[in-house]
Amino acid sequence: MENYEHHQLEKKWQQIWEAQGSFRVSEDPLRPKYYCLEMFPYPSGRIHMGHVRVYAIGDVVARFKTMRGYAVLHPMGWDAFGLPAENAAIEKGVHPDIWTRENIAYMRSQLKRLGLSYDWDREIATCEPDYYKWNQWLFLKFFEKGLAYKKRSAVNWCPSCETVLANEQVEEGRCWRCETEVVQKELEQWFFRITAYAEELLRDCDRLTAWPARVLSMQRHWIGKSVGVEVDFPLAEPLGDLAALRIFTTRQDTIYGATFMSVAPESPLVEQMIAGREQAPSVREFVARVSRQDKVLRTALEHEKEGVFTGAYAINPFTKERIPIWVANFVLYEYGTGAIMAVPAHDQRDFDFASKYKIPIRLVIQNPERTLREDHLKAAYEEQETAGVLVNSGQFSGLSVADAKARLVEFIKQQEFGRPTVNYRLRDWGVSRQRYWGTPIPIVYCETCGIVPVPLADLPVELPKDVPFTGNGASPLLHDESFLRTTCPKCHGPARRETDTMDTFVDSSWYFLRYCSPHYELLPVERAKADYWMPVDQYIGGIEHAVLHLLYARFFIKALRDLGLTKADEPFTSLLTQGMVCKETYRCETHGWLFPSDLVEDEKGGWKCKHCGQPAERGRVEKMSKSKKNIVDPEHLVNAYGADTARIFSLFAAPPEKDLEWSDAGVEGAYRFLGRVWRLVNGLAGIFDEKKPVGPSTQVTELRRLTHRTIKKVTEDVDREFQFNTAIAALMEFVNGLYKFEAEGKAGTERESFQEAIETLLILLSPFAPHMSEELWARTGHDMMLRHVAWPAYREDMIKSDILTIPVQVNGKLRSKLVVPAEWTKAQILDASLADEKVAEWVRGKTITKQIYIDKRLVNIVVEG
RNA sequence: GCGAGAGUGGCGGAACUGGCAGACGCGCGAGACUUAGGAUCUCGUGGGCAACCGUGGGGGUUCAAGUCCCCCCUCUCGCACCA
Repeated sequence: MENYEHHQLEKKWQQIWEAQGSFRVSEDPLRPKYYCLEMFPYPSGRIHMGHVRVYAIGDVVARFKTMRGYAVLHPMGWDAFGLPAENAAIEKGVHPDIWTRENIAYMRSQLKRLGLSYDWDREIATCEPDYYKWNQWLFLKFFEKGLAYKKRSAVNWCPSCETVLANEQVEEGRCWRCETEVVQKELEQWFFRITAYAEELLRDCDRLTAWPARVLSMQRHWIGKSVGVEVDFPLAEPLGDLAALRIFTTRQDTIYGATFMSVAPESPLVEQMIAGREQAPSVREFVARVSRQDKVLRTALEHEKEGVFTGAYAINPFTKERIPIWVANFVLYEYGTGAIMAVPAHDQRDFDFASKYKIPIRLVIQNPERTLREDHLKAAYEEQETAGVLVNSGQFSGLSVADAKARLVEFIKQQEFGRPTVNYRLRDWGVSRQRYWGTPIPIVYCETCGIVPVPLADLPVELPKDVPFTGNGASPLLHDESFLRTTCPKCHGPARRETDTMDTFVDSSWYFLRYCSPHYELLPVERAKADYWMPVDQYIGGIEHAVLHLLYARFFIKALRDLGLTKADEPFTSLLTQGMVCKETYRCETHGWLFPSDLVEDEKGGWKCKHCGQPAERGRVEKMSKSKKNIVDPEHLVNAYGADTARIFSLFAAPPEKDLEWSDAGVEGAYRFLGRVWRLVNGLAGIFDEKKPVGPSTQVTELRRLTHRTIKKVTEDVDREFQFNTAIAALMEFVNGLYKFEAEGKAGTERESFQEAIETLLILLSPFAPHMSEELWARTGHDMMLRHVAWPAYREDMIKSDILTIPVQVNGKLRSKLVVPAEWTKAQILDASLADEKVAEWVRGKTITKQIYIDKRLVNIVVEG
């Protein structure tokens, strides 16, 4: 028998698939559609194990759905703009365009070597003018509708990437990409008004029932809706046009307990309030000191609460008391109105602040036990759920917190003290990037006309290629006169182009729509095609995009729907967030992280550092990364074992949503399994020389039962929950069973059933290990490509067994197993149970109090004494 | 602190609505075939001599609990002064 030459065999089938255009797809009115999409990669240079995993998952789904009769859209493309290309240009002197294209070419060939079933005719790269042209088109439409606007504000600035970052792109105060600490900078920037969709984005989370709860919870939290009121506290002495201090609160029920006000240091109100007062110098000093502090540190919960009195007073509209206005470091300028009423008795932050500055604390909510004493409070009483009752609150005293909240909203409205308000944590999305390798923002600045959008007909605004990359900071676009200088589309006078480019998350916010009609020239998407394919039925990608890409894409689809480009209002019906690929790490005290090749075995079977001989400490199992030196290059894996093994390994080792720990032994196991399939089928190929199965025989045998049970198990595991690991386990059991039956000579005595079994095995295996399946399929005399073979249906009558094995328990403990004919009644089975020797032993001399019988599954005899 | 998720053999992991805990794979042990095998095949493999004990710990519900309820512990992830 020939050996399993994966190299040659995989190459052969990849060529055949390519030559035949096997994976091309078009709209088909006769079949249901299925859009299967994996997040497209950034063309960094080479694929890594994470790519292998996510694309193997997607490929199983796509191939499975195709064989189940769906028209499956399964495209691939490149998220091709971004900073690494620019850094490569600076470091290696290669133009980002060339660097990116070379990477794409190489990675495309790597993906093809994995045997992924993509319709490559639909390939897109976001750095192509015929893609980013539509980014610009969409930007202009957004601009027209007021969804894109420019404003000056404090923004997150990454000093290392030398660009602005959106709020979503800052993680623990650091840049999501390079982990450099982010600083605040005051800049004029373009924003997308994602907040216009805050309510819909939040509400529709409820409709995304096929998304992981974790992702939805993160999105809900990020949007952060809070319902409350804005209340105007009149100033005791009006200051120019400033007559009142407006605050936002969700705790209007505590308003009688407000004993001071706090304003954010950044607020322009501060200057207005202190002008000409003796407090002015100390307030200015405080504001300056706070604004110099690191924002992350300053906004950490543990950070000490500090503030300074402004000298101004406001009037509490309810109590008519004069209460002092402070500036406090913990008040956020960006949230609400940038000012709060402070209720020390019922807010811990205010409590800490009031205690520090000896501001009165007034109790206005009494706990159900009535044990709170205003002069002995050790902490704020913040409880809202229990039956607390209002006290010291005028006409509202005696009400529960919930009742008081509702009544106060009404009263505030009626008295025109303020208005009900909803606030969101979500901020508008800053999309300007001070970088070269991105989509130019299609705006010109004219001395006479101001901000002027580039006319749609003039798109694309092409990124100039011939620019120098000096690495001295600013974007090369700033110095490219031929790009910069233009004429105003309105007045034809001299004008200057916007030099900022768009956040690359704009590119990925709608690429799934472009795949529906990738070559369409009139609009970003061809409406009919988008209506056919959208929404994406199954989206697969990493959890790291839970609030980045996944939120932006949801916003985009809603905005595009409102532009009439699609009827979908959610982009992804079902979402699978696959886990990371991890591997153990090793460290040496002197040399830091160690590659496996830096390790030598010591006398005791442990590891030591090759360079210094010190013991190498086995670190934690961590996500594969270059810096931790625990990466495995998929190319080596594919060279040594083949794509089918790489796929089987990454699908079998863990369920898709969990982290997968790399294991050399696991790869060997996957390879061994494929070897078993190879030898089994090749050894039996002869049984196909004689006539094909004449059709489903009615005979039920152990062999046929195994075949049909396997169909059921694999189908359900793949279709229902994406449990590829257990699906593969079922295939392994199937193969083990076939070896056993073969050894019993059934290939001869039950030839037709064996043919059915082998054919079933190859069909079921084909989404997981397509190359080997296709090869063996051809070797067993089949002409049609597996892809066009219908996925088998199992037959219920084949699964049923005519004998049952019933476990028998005595007092809940397994004592015996009964093998009985399937048609036996409950009474017969119970009689047989009691007659069973082993059971009798446990029952003897005792009284039977109960006999539990679960149909066809279990007997439990309960005894006493 | 708030929110989400997880804890099962030596390891990765199975177990549908409560019903045989540990499928499948790795590892390990024994054997077969071999000049040889790190190839392949077969058998065994939670612990314990046993009664029994075993799904992070402690209670509970039930004929029956990995699964349901209460309390606690640990870990991972996300958000973190949002008024």
